[in-house]
Amino acid sequence: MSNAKDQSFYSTTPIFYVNDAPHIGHAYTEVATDVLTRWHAQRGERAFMLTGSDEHGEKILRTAAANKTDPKDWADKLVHDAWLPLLDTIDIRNSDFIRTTEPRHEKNVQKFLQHLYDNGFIYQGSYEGNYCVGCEEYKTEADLLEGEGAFEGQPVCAIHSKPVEKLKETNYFFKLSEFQEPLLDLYTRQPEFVAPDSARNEVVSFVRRGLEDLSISRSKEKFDWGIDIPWDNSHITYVWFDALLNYITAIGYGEDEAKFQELWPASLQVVGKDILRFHAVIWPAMLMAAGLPTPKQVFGHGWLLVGGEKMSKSKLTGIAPSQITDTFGSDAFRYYFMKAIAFGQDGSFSWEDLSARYQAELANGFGNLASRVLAMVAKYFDGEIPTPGDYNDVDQNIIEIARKATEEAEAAIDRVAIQDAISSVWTLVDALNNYITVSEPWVLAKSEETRDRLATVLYVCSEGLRVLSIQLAPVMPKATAKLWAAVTGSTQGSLDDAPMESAAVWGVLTPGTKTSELEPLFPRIEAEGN
RNA sequence: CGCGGGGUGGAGCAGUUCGGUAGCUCGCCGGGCUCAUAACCCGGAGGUCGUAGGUUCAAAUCCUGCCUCCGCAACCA
Repeated sequence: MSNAKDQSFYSTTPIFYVNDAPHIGHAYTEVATDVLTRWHAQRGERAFMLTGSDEHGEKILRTAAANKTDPKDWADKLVHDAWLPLLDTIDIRNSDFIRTTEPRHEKNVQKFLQHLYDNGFIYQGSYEGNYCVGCEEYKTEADLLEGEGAFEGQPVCAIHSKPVEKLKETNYFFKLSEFQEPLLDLYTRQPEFVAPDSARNEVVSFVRRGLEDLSISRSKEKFDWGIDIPWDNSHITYVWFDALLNYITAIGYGEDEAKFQELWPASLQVVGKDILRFHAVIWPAMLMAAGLPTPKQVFGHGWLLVGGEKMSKSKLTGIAPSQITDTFGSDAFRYYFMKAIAFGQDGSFSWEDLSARYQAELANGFGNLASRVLAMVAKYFDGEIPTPGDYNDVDQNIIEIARKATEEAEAAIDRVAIQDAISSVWTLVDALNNYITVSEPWVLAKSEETRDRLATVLYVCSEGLRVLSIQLAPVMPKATAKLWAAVTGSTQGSLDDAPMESAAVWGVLTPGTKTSELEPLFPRIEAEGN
């Protein structure tokens, strides 16, 4: 994947529903997408990452009302006070942030709807359902319980325990049912469209059971916080239909054809497994109906478990990302969740594990390695990168490990196996620590006769640090930037511009380069961790 | 018979697709080293892979039953 300069890599995250407060689950999705996107950027591809906020819908209208404000003000407040700061907290380098209340979105959602309507994919129909007045929404059969006492024999709402009403409402429907075969065909022809395999299996079996048409409008009689149906302003667009379109309105659908053509179809759309069906079934069907290409891959990741259970607000197990970054920093946050959890599977979070990994892997492993190497270069060579002599087998072994680490990490990224990529890189961290012990530079430093050997050993170590900076830059941008600056003496340009392929090239550092001092990258954290 | 994912040394996980020495990180025990953030390196103890049966020369890995935990149906990536 080295000749990728002219490729573009467009990635998306789900957009935040502004009703919620950020927790580490949201941050997890963002970090994973950001790491993958930065990695592709490091390869030299044109990488574009989109995130944003979902601001329409009845729930937001109600929350705003409960807070005695209007929905737009409420959304503004949450976006600025909660969601944008979250991106900063975890060091996300998104290319754009779309809000579904922006004109560029609303206008082009209408354009999309009109297009589908004109082509016969949307029709007017009536929806009949069980409406719960208490919840102000329709309930499916599964939401209902058998009534008891006075309501014996009647279906009642599981939440309010009161009978539901049969209501009929005129709505617009999207002909989702027509896309069962095309979707199954897509899953077959493009097996990687839904990943990982567990997610794919679930989606395929869901679609095989058959699809029903989807109601995509709501009458304004119920609530009116949404995008008007262009041909009938007594209805607004169903919030999911509106929200999914952010992935194309943000990159110019309907108004900037050149940009749209360059970025669409998306390379990778990362979602939590709970909203996989929207992204792997409804979304591609919408695109097919509009005659647009479908994304290359939709990846459904797992849940973060706390105490063995899914994090939840009601159980108060939601953790704010800043609780972690305040103590450990954004790099450690990013590293921890990417390394400790297999991307695509559920994973446990615990303060003990976070703390242990921080100490062992970041402070003692990587951070201390950087520290000991730079200290020796400073102590034995006045801070100048020494000139290496001939490489022996032990040196060659390190060079080979560095090359292989890059190769394997690159392959892992192509499989969207972030944890494997980091593990591959870590083979070099471990190998270098071992190399130092075996080579005993402090012994070599005691005699002039072994000075050449000392120079070679420290050159190999320094090159190792240079390689690690590049390999780990997508995961830990802050620490690697510091390390890069220290070890290259800022003579090699910015780390952002160092191509990933240069991590597989040996001997880039110029002997005589003046290194600079490096503060501990991951200082030990005393006692308490929470 | 609602759907799906799990049960592997003290903890967290990999391995199960294409059956054949049970691997990793942390922790624990012992040793080495001193350049470094009391960090680094080496060695060791500890599991027979939820359970009952089946297939096989051989099963954590395939098949069947059972037990059990978790998620979706109710805010939430």
